[in-house]
Amino acid sequence: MSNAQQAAKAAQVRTAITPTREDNFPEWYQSVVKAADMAENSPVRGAMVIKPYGYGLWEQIQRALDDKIKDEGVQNAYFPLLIPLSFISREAEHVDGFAKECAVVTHHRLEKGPEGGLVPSPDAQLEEPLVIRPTSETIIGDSMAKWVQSYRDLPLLLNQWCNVMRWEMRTRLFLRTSEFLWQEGHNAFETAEQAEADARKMLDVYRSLYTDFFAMSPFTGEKTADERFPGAVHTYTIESMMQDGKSLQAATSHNLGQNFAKSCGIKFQGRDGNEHFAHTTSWGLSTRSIGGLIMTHGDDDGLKMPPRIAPIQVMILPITKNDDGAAAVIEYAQKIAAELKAIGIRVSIDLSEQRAPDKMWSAIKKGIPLRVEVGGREVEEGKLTHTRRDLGRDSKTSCTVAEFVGSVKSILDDIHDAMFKASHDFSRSRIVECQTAAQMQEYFETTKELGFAKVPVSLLADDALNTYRKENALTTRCMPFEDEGRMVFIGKAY
RNA sequence: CGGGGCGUAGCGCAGCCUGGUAGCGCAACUGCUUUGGGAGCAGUGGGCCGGGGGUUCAAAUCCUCUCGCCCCGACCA
Repeated sequence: MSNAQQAAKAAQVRTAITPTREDNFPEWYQSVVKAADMAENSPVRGAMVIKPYGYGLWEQIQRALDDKIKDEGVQNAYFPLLIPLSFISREAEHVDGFAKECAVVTHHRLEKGPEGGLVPSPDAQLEEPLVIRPTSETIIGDSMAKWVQSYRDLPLLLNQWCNVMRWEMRTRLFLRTSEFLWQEGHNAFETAEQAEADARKMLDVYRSLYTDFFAMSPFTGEKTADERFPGAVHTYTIESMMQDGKSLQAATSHNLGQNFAKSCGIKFQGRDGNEHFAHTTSWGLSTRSIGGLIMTHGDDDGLKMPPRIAPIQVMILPITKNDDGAAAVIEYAQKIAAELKAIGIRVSIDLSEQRAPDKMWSAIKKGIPLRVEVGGREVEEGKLTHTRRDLGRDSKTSCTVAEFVGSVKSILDDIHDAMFKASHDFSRSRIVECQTAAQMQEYFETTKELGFAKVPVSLLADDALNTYRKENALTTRCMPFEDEGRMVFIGKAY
């Protein structure tokens, strides 16, 4: 085949998403979110509407993570959205970190304005402004101070699922929105060692969530001082490499030492009879994780849902014609759905009036892990046809319903394993170890496949390297645990 | 908040330079034929051309202000 013919053939391959990842990764991302019907922009700048399919994914994430959190002995609770301004001011570094992105509530009543419409009533100004929580360390610390009297009250392990608000300059669906959903855990301990161990343990909970449910293979490590959470002693992070080679901070866990205990007054009478400040941790994972999932697993035909958190694991597509067979096909599909549901599979039937190919592409764009097609012939034979999203049409297989019901779980596991392996192999293939600043610079200037440079931590003292980093938006992502703090990843980030 | 780009039908775009009553593709709706990897024919509906103010007999088009979106930075999960 000539080059011209090859080009012509390539042009004929129609991808469901335009542009492709290679053509324009950021726009590809936006298109996938839209095509999969996950979320859209709202009338409120920087805030998003999460549509049912996107929220369904968040519910699966919540379920998986909530189970893991509770397995660690943490209890769920709920603290207020509004935080007194004075609380936020309590921890000095915390103030510096969050002050510039806080939304503030100053009034409690509206009235008719001079030009019609409603305005905040000047007579209804709050004595103390209230801050919409950017995070809840201070208000939870306030409660903890009341609840902790004795070392016997420790550890105190709390989590809340909620929304928070940070007034961001630049927002992107899921990856950064001014309001987002997350869980924030807040634990208090008697000793520094316990808090340190807890911060590390909760990070490992996130790591396992990503590997076991998201089919992602992120890096774990400690943040350098400049990337640390405001007010933390140590910040640990899940860094995941996206398909464009950029890093996404996918969850964090902080050892807050006694900083917040001191500013919030979390103190207790110890075994020695003396008064001590508690040692606290906080740890969070947000709807941003959904953006990471999309940029890790998506392809040019849309999303690929990891089976264990896919809101719909199996989509049944009845292939009906305009004849009397349609009712039988739908009934057959419903019977299969019931059998799958009985063994714990999240299954849905596409009963829309779309034509078969359109239903198929809709399922592909949404990343449904397994598609099942049933038509008239198969009703007769007691069979079905199934296709894996990750492998595409080549994986199309015909079998009996009984065979499928018996093997569907292992097929979903196979999909998970394949997706995990792809994510793992990709991210590891894009780590380049550099021993000098010159090597690192050479790497970033010549690579066509962006990734992380792994350099000795000692190089962070190199002024030239830091200038280069700053000029090129290269940040320290983490000091991976696997190198025991001797090395640091440097790369671009979301 | 800086630099760049863009706002015209649900989505994607043309028209703007050189003012003259709004167009294309897809989607939607109706009918018939179709239906296992993106169907065909025929017909129909849908737009304060992002918003305000100007210039003009006349503005999607020119001027001005504003709002929003996207990208690259700064800031951050």
